[in-house]
Amino acid sequence: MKQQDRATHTKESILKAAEHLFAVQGYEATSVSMICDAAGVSKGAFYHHYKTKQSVFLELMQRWLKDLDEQLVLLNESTDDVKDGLLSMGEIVGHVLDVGGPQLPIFLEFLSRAIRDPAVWEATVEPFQRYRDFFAVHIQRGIDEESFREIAPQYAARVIIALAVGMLVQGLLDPDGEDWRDVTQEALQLLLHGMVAR
Amino acid sequence: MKQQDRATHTKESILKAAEHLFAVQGYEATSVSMICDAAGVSKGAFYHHYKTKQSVFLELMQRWLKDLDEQLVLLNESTDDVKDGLLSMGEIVGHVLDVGGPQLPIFLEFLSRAIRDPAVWEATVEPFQRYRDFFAVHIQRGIDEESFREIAPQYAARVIIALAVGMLVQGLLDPDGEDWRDVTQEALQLLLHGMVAR
DNA sequence: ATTAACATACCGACCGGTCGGTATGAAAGC
DNA sequence: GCTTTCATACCGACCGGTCGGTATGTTAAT
Repeated sequence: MKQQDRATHTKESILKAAEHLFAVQGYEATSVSMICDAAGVSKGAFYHHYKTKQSVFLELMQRWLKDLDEQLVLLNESTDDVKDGLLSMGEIVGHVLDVGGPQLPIFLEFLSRAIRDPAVWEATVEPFQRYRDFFAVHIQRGIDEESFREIAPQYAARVIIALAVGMLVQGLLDPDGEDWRDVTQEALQLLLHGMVAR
Repeated sequence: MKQQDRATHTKESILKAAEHLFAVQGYEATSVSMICDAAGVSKGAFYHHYKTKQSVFLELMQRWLKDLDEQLVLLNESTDDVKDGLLSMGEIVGHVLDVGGPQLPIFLEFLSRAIRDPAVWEATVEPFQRYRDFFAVHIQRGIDEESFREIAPQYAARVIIALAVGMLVQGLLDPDGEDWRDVTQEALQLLLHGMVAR
């Protein structure tokens, strides 16, 4: 095998193993040795490709956020309708729940490290603000079109973000308790009902 | 000082120190020695009063949940109106944000340990279900009174919980970005608008 | 021959928890 | 009141083991 392919494969193994372990055990409770064992790779290989344990975590997070971004762009392009644009948040939550699956708890890990580690914080909050702006713009457009009541767009955007986060957390605590995609859609419908002009 | 008072004081010091450190550093990143140092207490004293580090965490969590419960009961007794009852969730979020203050990140710690530790999970989910039922009952009452549209009460209750959790998380990530009490109230108003009968 | 890609052996710091012993106040016998 | 007896509260050295990270050697593609 070519050298570069081998290297890529090794890095991928490390990332995969780290993602799984971070999710089921948490960042601090997961040791570098564990990651190496699970990835079938030596410690030398690990530290050859990654500077620190934290850098692996950061790369994992950036991938996760990148996937989120792509979903958002995709859904943004797929519709012009204001209401559908907002409902698309439900699809994103559904996507995260599906793709994340058993690795989903890593989302909590992202959060709890974001409030402690400035580097992680920056990487987390920036996309969050972008999502918020995305929805705020949509809502403002809805108000301009007079299909929405006069509500504060930035507030309403926060509400939608809160809904998504809250659904994710509940889905995390009780994965089989409900079809969280359904509940999220229902929630967005309810919100829309509250936002449309009478 | 009496023996028991001394003991109580020591336990309180440990809990206070542990709460602070768990919040700013996380559970795993906080060592027992750190807690002892911060509490001005020896390791012997620590293990005299608590069986393990985890048992301290559990007691902390139970206190937190107890406070939440009391808030809910208080607000439940203070009004008979269905709509006010739902808006009261905003007050609870506000209360948590106020009282929690700099210790608030421990909420994330509760969550991330709840999905990994069965003992913590049980202690967390049970109150969650109670809160959900609380709101579901309120909503059902609203439907019976015909002040609410025909919506699924258990779904709507999940929505309210999601909203609260999502607001807390956002408040955690960006404490000064917004008056989260305001945003939460606004969110609940929006939701109510979507729920009331036309 | 050079170098990227690994493996192995190893480091000092620190971990949660234990243990033998001491200080202190409460209860009991006188 | 005074002392003996005892349980509780507390101390800090210490344990085996693990941590993130490094230093050095080996293999194999270029």
